Amino acid sequence: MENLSRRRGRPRSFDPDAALAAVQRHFWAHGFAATALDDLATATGLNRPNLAAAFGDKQALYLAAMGRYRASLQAGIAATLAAPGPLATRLLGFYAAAIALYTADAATPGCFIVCTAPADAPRLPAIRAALAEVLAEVDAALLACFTAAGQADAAARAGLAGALLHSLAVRARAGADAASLQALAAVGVERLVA
Amino acid sequence: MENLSRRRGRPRSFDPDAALAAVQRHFWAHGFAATALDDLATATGLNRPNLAAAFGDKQALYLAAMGRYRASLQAGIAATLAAPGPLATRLLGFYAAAIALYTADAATPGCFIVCTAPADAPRLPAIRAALAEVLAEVDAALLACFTAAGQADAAARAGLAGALLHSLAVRARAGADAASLQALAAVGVERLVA
DNA sequence: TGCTTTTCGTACGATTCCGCACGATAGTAA
DNA sequence: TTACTATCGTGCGGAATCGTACGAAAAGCA
Repeated sequence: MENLSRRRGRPRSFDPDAALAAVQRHFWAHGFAATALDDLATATGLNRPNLAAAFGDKQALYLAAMGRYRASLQAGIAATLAAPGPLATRLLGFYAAAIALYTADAATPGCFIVCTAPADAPRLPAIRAALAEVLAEVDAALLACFTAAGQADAAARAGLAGALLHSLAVRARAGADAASLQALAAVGVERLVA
Repeated sequence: MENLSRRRGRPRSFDPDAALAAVQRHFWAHGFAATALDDLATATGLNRPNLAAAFGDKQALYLAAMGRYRASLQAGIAATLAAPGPLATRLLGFYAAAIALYTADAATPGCFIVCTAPADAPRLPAIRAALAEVLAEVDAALLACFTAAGQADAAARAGLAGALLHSLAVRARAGADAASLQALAAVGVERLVA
């Protein structure tokens, strides 16, 4: 907790968050099991023992990248779902932001969590638990959104709104373009708020 | 094409479809990248060179298992969506069958394709193309279902119905029980046919 | 009874991956 | 200046993975 006072010993020669961003990008593109620690070392610019000393083993590295993605997800939720305006507008803004994220970089299509965590979820309980937490988190945010808007069957609508997000993630991963995803989101919102 | 006349040479000592079923189960549980050919060899009971001679390399093995899953998927579609009865009943039967498949074995939760193919889709174009084909196939079956039922906005409803299926697959992978998935499917169908 | 064809199973070499040990380096504290 | 601490980077040994070559086995064909 003494980040201000310079710590003893040799200081870090790299930015931990920048390194974690490179780790996240590589996991996002290649998944968990297909990435070797050597890949992460070259992606971050530092070497393997250093990477292990800073973050831990591969699973800890993945969970840290997942936490980073999760923070940006919460920021996106706060900027769209929690913004003022009518419910349909907020939902459309939320899905538009997600689609932009899913199609921005051709190397990392779709959602980092929805598209990479399920593959290793049965084998690694920590990843499965983190996946379940994120899904519940998004559901809770959507539930709060529908509840605050005074919608009937808020829980059911929130579940379907989350389902639409999951599908956008998978479809983007399969190569769907932003326009078709946007069209799907539009009709989905139209039916969700009816 | 001469399956009836016994082929020359030494006959196979294993059932190819049974071996492929074991391969499918292992890929389903562990994903593509996390499975080694040794794992598939022990799972099928035969050894690596034999496995490679029969099916090819790991990617060919995965695509073959995906084709097998796809065939059962089409059979499930034919048995539920194409069955007689009102639209809501058929949709509920379709989702009930999917949920049963997703939660039957604790070792293989969720959908084999939706939960394992996206992780390696950006890296392996063949897997990505196969994933896109399956998604389009399900969308087409749902579209035909809504169109034949005379529903307005059939394309939009079909897209949302596919989205619900994708979400059920991911949620099951995260550990959701059959009852909660069934509840989500029920409210989803209610809103899809409205 | 040989000859051909296809499959089976063991074995080997090459590559990749991972954990860890070791000394070197760059700071702080006395 | 000297001691201490934490990071950096190279390097090594073991394990795992993959492809393939080679002989043995089991069938059909002449």
